[in-house]
Amino acid sequence: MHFHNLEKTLLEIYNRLLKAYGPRNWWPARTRFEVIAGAILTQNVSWKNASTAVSNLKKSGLLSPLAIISAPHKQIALQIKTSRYYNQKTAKLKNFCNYLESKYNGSLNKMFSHGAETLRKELLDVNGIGKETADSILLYAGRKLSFVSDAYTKRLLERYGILNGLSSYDEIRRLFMENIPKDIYLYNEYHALIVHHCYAVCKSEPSCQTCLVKRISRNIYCSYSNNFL
DNA sequence: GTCCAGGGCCTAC
DNA sequence: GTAGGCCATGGA
Repeated sequence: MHFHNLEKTLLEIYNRLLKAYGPRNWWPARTRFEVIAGAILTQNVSWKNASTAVSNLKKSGLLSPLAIISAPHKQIALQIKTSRYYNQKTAKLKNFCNYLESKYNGSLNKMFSHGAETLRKELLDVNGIGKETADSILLYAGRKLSFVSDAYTKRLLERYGILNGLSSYDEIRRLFMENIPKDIYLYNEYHALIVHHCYAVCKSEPSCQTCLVKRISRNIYCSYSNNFL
């Protein structure tokens, strides 16, 4: 699915976002494990809520694979209450930690020694890690070439008329991976900038056309559709 | 009071 | 392979 000037358009959007907001320097975390825990905890909840949960885990000494495996469900759930769905997320954290311990003896170095696509399949087999979470782990914790897509990305591309019905997660991910340079920094900032634009800047109208049409139209020219959107 | 936030799983068709 | 229900906090 290669479009003629799609690469140009995607890079144009990126450059406009970067110029407007500057580098976002994701992921806001100190360690790789913290990135992974954060990626699970931020599922369908604001980063503010998720971030509080990560801090609580850290404060109570639970921010490590072994601690999460050995701690009782209720103890973890209590610390991550602000992340919403805290019972499910407790299980998800435990699932990942059990996978890491049993398969890699707890070593993230060993885990990340695999190629992106191979490791992606493995992560997707962990109950609680879906596509977006897997890609976030690969990119932001493992610094691997795996583009992170999400609902914001889809909406953004729809406004530009780029999707034309193709809309599954993997289709959108491939769209980027096949049409922009394979560069970790670019992948990192691009996704972060989309989230920042759609959430932080346009949060007053998160699901409306106005947000992504009006506001972007003042900042971003889309050379693909030959229009301001 | 309502709406939504950096999803994913399970089930039914 | 996809639509719908479920999970179940905090801020605007």
